[in-house]
Amino acid sequence: MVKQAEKEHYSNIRDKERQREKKKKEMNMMQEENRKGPWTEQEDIILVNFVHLFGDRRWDFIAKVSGLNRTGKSCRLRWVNYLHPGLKRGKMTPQEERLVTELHAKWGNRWSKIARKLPGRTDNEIKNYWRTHMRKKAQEKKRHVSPSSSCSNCCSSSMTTTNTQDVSFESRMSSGKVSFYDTGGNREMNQEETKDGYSMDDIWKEIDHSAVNIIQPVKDIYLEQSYCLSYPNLASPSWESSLDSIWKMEEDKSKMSSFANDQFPFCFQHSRSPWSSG
DNA sequence: AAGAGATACAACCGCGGAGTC
DNA sequence: CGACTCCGCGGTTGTATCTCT
Repeated sequence: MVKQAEKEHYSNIRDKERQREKKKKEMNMMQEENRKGPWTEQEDIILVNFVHLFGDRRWDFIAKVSGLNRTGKSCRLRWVNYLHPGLKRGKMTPQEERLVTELHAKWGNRWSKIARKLPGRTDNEIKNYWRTHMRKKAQEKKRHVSPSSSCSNCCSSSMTTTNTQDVSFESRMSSGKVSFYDTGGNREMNQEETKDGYSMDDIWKEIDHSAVNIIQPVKDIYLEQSYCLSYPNLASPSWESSLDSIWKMEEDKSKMSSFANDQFPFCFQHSRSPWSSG
């Protein structure tokens, strides 16, 4: 009872906040429309330079002083998912795929957490990968589950509960209550997850199970040590060893002026820059 | 060669948590 | 302690590119 009231209280506060934010947004829109959509080469250069100057923390500040006319959020996203040095690009390696499968079974859709175990990969990348990966698997599964299929055999050992789950999954999917790739996962609370008698993860585990069985399971040591070697944490990157002391406005100002003097030296050498040839 | 469908990737949005005032 | 602000996360959407027919 008390909890209910508390809940309502907080949701009221939230609503008010949202309204305020909306208003603020509208005001901003009236003043100057924030840019949206794909980033240009020029914008990238500017952003990288400003991140180099001020670190990858105060995104609102960076967004303002850079004159990019983007939101802090947008700047952060661009940096984290695209401009951050050390980002790997290209196809996931089999090891990475296996790791993602393993970790997803363990943690569910905790993409940023999973990303931390995959150096050079971002949560967004993994999320996208999983999305397409799972879509494929779901389709394959559908094919196998066709009436004539004998799948019930092949998965019998771990399928004890999944028949009903599959049904409810379908219904939830169709009712729009859950996105098709929301597996729920174990996160860190398996027990809680099954409270309502349903775990999306179970279903996908079925799918993953076969794959994991074919390929050797990844050992935790492998996860915890070997995979966390040299790359910075991309999911929540902190610029070098966090430049906390730099956060003083005075210093910012002096940086700003020296930066302005240099007028974009274009010292930016990002090996993975999409616009650098090769 | 052209169109359709599938896939991959980039980016935005809304929400909740955490820090600060 | 409450209000405010910013950041990060997960979900979703839009679009460019690839593949198949």
